[in-house]
Amino acid sequence: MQGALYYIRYPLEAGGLLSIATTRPETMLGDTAIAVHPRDERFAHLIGTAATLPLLGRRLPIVEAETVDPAFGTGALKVTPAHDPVDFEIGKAHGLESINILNPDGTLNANAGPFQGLGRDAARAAVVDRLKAEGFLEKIVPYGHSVGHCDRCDTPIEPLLSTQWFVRMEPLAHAAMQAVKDGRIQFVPDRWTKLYNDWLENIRDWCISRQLWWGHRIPVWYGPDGHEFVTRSEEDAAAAARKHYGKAVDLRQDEDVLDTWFSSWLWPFSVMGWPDETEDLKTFFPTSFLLTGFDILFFWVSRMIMASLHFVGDVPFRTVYITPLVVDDKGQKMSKSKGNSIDPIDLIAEYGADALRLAMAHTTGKGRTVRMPWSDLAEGRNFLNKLWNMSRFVLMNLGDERPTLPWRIATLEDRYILSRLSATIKVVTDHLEEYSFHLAAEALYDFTWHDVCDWYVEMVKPRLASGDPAARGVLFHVLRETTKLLHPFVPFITEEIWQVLGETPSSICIAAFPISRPELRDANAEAEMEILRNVALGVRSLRAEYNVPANAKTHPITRVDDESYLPVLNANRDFLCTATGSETWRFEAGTVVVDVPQGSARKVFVGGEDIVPLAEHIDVQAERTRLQQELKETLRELATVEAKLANEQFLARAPGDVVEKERGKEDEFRQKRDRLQSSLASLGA
RNA sequence: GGGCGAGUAGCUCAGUUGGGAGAGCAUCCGGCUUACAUCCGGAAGGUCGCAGGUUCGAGUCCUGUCUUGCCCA
Repeated sequence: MQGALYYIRYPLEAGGLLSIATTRPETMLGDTAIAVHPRDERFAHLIGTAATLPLLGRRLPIVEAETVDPAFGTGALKVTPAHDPVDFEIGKAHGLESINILNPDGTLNANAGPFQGLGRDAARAAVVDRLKAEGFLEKIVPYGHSVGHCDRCDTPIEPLLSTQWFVRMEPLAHAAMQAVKDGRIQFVPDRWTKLYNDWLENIRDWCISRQLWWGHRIPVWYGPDGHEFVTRSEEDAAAAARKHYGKAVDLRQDEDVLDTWFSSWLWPFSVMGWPDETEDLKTFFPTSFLLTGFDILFFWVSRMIMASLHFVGDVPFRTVYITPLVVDDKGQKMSKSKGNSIDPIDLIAEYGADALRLAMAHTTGKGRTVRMPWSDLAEGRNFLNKLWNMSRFVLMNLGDERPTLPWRIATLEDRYILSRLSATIKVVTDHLEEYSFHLAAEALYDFTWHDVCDWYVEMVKPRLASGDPAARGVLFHVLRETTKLLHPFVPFITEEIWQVLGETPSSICIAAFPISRPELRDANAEAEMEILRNVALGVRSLRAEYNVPANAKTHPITRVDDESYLPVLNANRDFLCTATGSETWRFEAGTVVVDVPQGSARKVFVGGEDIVPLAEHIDVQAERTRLQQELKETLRELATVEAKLANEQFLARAPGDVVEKERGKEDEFRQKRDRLQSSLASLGA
């Protein structure tokens, strides 16, 4: 805020003038003292003496206060206890009078003497004019300051001394801290515990008076002489007053209302029927889990804990999960008064409720604040489209049939997908149990899109076309289990799918969450699938690199190091051909392929290599460059590993399995190097 | 002034006791292949803010520093 510093001269009783700077010159009318820092040598001799307030002539004692900043203005502070919180504290410490110069409407009152009735701005101008005229104004300098402004109307806030009701917090805070200390309540992530404790240790009494138009009136009644009756009801107050005065009197209820949080802190038990000992209260208090944002950790969470401990004698919940806060694109907290908030309804209209929920789940790992995850929303929407289409595909193939999982799981793709499903259930369950929602969501996204849709569904298509019942059984099982796993993240679409499937129970929300079946884990199937995938990726990659037209058929040769992979490759020849636009495919095991056609491109992968005859597409020079590039990279990787293994310190100190892993890598890279070199040789390099 | 976060691919961010840098989007190339163009296939892109330290080994631990955000005073 751009404002000004006004330097006002205060005449000292001992003679001379003391200059003091202020941003609000009109408040001098309420001054009752001058304060200086106790160790400020410039003013040490003045402590205990007094000055005279210009214009009004009030006597101002000069006192000392630690809170005075010697570097601000002239180093001396005018003390206005009724209109500044810091000054109020100084006034309390020195028993100063608090002189309120403001009416509730912001105009000056009788204490302002000749300036009575003026508004703030007019008063400032008038006071400055008079000071100037009488020689008390030294100078005015421009000054940027941070006076508080009203959130709603941007008016500068004028502190005003008034009487308010407070709740003494210390005993409540102590119990609340204890509940976290002894583990009855746990914060997730744990770092919030410290903030919670810091706040409670420095707790201040809670002002519960609010000057608002509506709300619960504060339960305080005043007698004709101002005597206070704090009771539960107006009748109780009347009875208390009769007893006090010995006769019935007119009572006046305090006009202020309670802070909204004063009812909110009762929420955990008041909604259960408290103070009656209801069944709900017995059943649902305390509850296990609270999910909330850190911005109300003090306002609400800690107060719910205090109120529950005080009124019911137990904690309201066991685990408090603190989510990150979604902020706007500039990193600023959203608020209605700032106008930068986003209406979730609009997001739902554009992306759908499930996409919004999934996007939010996906953001929860991202620190304390997270920007509005726009790309996650689109990603979520696309994912749901994918899920929906996958379900359509399954239903299209099932018709009215709802097959069971076959007893014997024979094919690679079935073994693979059931193994991955089982692994995914475990991973998702583990992540959910430790509140890593984003990791659970990511694991499910990858499994559904890549494992199920990209590979399993594509591989199983021929068997579906030929009516294989085992394929239908596995496919249906995978869809049903995946749907249940996804339900917490995308409840609406999964319920819809559930209904279309006609599954029991009648709603997916009461279906049991999937349980991982370790007996379906199949490391061999996953390893074989990895090889198969590498074989396909190699050919796809070469086709793209050499711009082979989409409709042109390739005739790859694949060599694998380990002949035990040959049966799998032969069994999946048709799939590999479909997946890569190939017509024939030869598989070999061993170290070298003898009859490589002229003009073949090669792709080396872990465990083997693809050789694709591309005579009409190949550019020998380009292929040589590409292979040399890859060789260079492989040699670099090999050198790193070899250096590691040559390091005696590494061999001596690293754990055995790590060393073994490095040896395996060394082996891999050497084989890859050899293959690349022989490929280059075969190009006639 | 105190406390707590964040700085990793163009963007938004993952990366769980330290052990071969990842995703989505955007970009580039090629495809309407009978569930899906909100899609499919391929590619390119990073001295993990900076400087030290611990360690056989640091995006990951420690110290300092810069930038930025929030809370408290």
